[in-house]
Amino acid sequence: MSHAIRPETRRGRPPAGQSTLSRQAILGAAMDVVDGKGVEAVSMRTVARVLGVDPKSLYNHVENKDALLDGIAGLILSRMVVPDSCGGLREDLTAIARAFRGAALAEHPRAARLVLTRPVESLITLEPLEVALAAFLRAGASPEVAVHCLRTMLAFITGTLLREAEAAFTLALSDPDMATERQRTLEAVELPSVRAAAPHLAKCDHEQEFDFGLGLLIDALECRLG
Amino acid sequence: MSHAIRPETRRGRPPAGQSTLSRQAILGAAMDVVDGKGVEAVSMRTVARVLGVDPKSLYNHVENKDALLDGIAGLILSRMVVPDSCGGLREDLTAIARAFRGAALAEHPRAARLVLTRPVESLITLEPLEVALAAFLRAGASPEVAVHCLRTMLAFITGTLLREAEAAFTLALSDPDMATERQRTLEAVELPSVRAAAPHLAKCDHEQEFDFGLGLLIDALECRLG
DNA sequence: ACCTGAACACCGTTCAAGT
DNA sequence: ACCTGAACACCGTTCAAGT
Repeated sequence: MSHAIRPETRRGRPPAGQSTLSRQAILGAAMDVVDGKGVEAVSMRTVARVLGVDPKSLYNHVENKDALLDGIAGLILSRMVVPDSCGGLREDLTAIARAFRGAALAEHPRAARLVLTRPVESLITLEPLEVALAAFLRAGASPEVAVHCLRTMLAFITGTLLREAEAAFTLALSDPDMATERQRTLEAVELPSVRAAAPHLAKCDHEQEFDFGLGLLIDALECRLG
Repeated sequence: MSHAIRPETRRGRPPAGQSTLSRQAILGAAMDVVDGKGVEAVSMRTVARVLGVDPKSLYNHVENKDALLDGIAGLILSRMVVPDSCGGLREDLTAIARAFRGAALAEHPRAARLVLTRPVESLITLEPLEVALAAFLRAGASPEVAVHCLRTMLAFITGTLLREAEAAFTLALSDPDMATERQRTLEAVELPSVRAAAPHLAKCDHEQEFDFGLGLLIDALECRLG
């Protein structure tokens, strides 16, 4: 994951076979920046600095900054390991959902926003979709309904992971002290249901929420399809 | 929605009562920029230009750019009209979901990304949450389960609207010509389920997807609670 | 084919000096 | 209390000139 720093700047075409610069190297360096300092720290200049290269050189391999960001998102998704189908709708969907969560969040937590928030180069990610669609079809869905089911699942997962990445609306706070303070605030409010739910609103076990929602959704799908 | 342009720059404290600058005016101007040119066009400088003011003056009323962006998101959410509860779980949840969709997407489409993607100043948005929580409690949920249900709903809505705002992964393309081209591509792929579903994957009726997912989710909730 | 110097038109933000 | 000039440390990107 570390990338060599060039000892000195040099002008003109690099000696044959020595060009360290490539789209792949650039994406790797960009991933390093994301993992180390977050997405906001990614700039053509910081990425070039990691590689020991002039920022403008990047434009020989990457269209622009937006394409670079898309490239990172694509790279992460392409590393998603799709588990083999094992027959049951519930098992298959759970496995895919967890695989997606692993790729988008566990491996590169600081890149989650990027993966979830950018329309990614599509063909990279077809295999996971295939497995999910196959599961729906096998459960008796028409192709049209299977796509609806897929999109519902995907929306839920996206929203949940975005919350987990602290990039979406929540009342919950991850810091325990602030969470209890938040609870006090919510208990002092005039809205009765909010007040009753205050302890649960103030904190959030992401793992548990993920499982709850997923279970609920799969129940509904099984019910509608079978 | 239009904001006066100051005829000339002027230094020092403004004549009493004439200060046009205020947090509210700044947020209004920022909303104009978002609506007119998109979120990416928002900068301290562009917002100041709309107001005919020096960019640095904004810092007297707004902590920094991030706070400004959060302010916009909060403003939009605060304008969400919460429908009165009318008893049924299905009706109430549908109404709230549609209200959220209206506020986050219909009113200011170019700001959707902002609303969906930023942890918003919380107390603004408590009323809608109250209505939803009340519905879950009335349907027999414990406070803990009610919060789980709420979060599942919210995640689904967030993910769906993000897709609709073209800020999340889809295979579908809104341009009809590109959509049919995409369909051809998907039909040429080696994955059988993807191929079977190609026509439906290539396009997306957002309204319909929203209703499908919402219906599915509410089915599951009714089933689990009742 | 690939790199860089010079250059352009932008950013957010601080702080001291003005009224 | 509120505004701005001067200033700083950043951005993304183009293009022509180099090898």
